[in-house]
Amino acid sequence: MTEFLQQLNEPQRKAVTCTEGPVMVIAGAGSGKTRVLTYRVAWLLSQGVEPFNILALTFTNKAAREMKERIAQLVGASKAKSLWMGTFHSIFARILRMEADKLGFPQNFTIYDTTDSKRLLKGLIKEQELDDKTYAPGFVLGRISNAKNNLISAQDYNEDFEIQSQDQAARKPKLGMLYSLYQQRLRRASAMDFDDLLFNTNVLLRDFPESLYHYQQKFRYILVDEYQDTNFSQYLIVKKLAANNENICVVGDDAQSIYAFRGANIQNILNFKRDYPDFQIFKLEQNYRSTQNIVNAANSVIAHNKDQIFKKVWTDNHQGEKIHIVRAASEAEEASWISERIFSLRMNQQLPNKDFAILYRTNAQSRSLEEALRKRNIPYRIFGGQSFYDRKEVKDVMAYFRLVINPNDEEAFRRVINFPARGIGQTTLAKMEAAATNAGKSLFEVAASPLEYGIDMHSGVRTKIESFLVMIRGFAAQLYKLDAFELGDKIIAQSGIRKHLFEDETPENINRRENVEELLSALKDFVITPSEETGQPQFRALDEYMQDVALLTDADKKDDPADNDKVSLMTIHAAKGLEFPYVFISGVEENLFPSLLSINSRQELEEERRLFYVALTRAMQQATITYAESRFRYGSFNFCEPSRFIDELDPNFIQYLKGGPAKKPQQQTQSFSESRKQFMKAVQSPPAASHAKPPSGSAAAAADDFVILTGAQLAAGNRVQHQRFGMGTVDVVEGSGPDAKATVTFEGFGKKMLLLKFARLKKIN
DNA sequence: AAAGCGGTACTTTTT
DNA sequence: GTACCGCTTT
Repeated sequence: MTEFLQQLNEPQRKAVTCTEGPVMVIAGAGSGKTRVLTYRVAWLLSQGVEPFNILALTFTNKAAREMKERIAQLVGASKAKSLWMGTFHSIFARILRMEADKLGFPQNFTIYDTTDSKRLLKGLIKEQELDDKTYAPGFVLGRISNAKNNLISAQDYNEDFEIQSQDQAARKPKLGMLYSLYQQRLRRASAMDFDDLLFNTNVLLRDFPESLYHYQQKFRYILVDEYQDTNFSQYLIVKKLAANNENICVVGDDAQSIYAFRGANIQNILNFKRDYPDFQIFKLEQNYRSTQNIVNAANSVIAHNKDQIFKKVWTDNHQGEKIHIVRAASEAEEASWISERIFSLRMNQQLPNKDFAILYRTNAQSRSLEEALRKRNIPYRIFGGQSFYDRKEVKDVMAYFRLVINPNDEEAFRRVINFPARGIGQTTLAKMEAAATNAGKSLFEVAASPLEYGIDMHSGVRTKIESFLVMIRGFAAQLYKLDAFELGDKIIAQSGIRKHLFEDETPENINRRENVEELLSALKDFVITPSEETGQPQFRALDEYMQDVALLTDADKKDDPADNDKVSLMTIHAAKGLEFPYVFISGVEENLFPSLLSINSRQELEEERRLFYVALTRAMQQATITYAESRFRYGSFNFCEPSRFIDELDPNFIQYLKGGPAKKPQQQTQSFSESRKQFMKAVQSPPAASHAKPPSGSAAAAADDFVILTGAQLAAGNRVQHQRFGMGTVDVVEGSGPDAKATVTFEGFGKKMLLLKFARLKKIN
């Protein structure tokens, strides 16, 4: 039973068997972290700890599922199934459903996803007649999210002098009011957003000592994976739950912290040391995953970060090949080079497709890669991107489900009241919303008795609303009479969605139909899955299915094991925790990776660097870095330069495979970023001619003459010079500010449309 | 009230 | 390139 301990090295074994008291494991990339976590759980079980006394919190659903599977292999499926293992959000959503009445929520509360939250905020901003640029919904939501993650309630927010003066200074004094209104509306809709799941768990543990005591007793052993990615709210939940037994084990790697943008707080590692002064720390520094070249190259990059916990990741593995660096002229060339390379490696070495992964910074980059792979008939699978659950048709169907389960769910109501079109338009909806806000009731209640709430509308409209409500109530009455699949199918039929999707045969519509059918087959799957406890088939209702579907992402859909020999395409964020023999990191260009939005602060830049570190350390055999000198972005063509991260790699571990090192001296990268910064600061005024450092070489001297011009500085007929295209004449200047474009006819290159915020031109007088 | 049009703004990463 | 807004027309 415990012979698996033999497979561990010394620090790993200690991290597994030191079960009592606080433990921190600092686990370098590829150091067997997952193995330690799974073995630790298995070890606890072998020591007689009951599975339902173990709480293991992971960062993604996928990580939880995989860990559960591995534990099941060690200790058997029945034990593994009773473990409390999942993401913070899913575990505490489950607990909040059980305890909902304490917090004044119904047990069937809805979980709003980011789209719902933004829509709600957008409505509020409009209602309050605020400018939706000063108060961009995404920004406001970010602000609220940040507050919640730091356990600042709407009331706290409005009463905090410092926050208020900060908002005043930013000329956004209404943020606090929006926060309050947003919370009111969530409550009216019986809904929680993602951050509320954690916030309200904290409220539960703070205000209900008997609940706190209950869960402290229940969760005798607590494990937290990816500790560096937890935020303050999560930290505090863990701290409270562990307060009694202090059998807490956190595992993390500061070098792989890539979620600070979402409130993750490396500070939590320091908090841990403060909270549990007698903690034990184990450092896993031996990398079993990658070659020496990969480990060393990754170390050389991360060394540029100032914020670090000291550790020395090393490996016994063979040296391997150097990191390959490839320059391509365009993103299309980059993509075809990668797919050619995969094709030949696969052929020459008889490798399966699944040995390859292509990583990128942003989802938008997947398109050209997909095209290139398709062209060569290389099967691939995209992880992430637009989630299945984010598709419009899927959301529409799920909005019906949500409304049936929770009639107060306002975002769902809004979505489907007139979909498929049934003659209830904006005017009517606006009347109902005004009345609902006045009366403090949900839309559904107001719609049910319009006269009572003083809404005047035509009798025809009233009849339509009435029959919509009758339909929804009818579905609701069958929630526990029909199983999830039967009811789902009935809803799709009776709501008119199915008819709507069969109205025409456009490819999009066919695709939508397939997606809806896929949702139905997921429901079918759900109802035929036997009970975990008894193994017997059981009745499963739609609300049970919907419970945590809001917390699922595409990555959580189980894949078909018979059909998974595919090249993986995903963002680096999505690749965290995974490994592949051959990894291609594409689009390693300045302003893309690191992202343009991050280059102004050291903290953000360091996060990008950690991201690059994560990307490199996914590779077992070989990592290849590619960049393109030009790329389509925002629908227009622009030029790119290799990322600073390439320069930061120790030259001993890299090799230029195609194209050779960048021709331009590094100096120029800097002057470009400088001028860009200048540009961002003052869009209207041209950058000062003398801001750049004195050029060191003649190439740089020439390059410095090319500057970013504003639309106002150019007019039709002007002669300009471009570094690559040479001399040309401006045909027309369109747009203004950051969108200004110029069409220029170059001698020898023809007509080019240039986005002025990217193009560097020299104006010839 | 619905559908069709043109203009605009937005594009980082995820539970 | 695309999603979404607000306008216009039917």
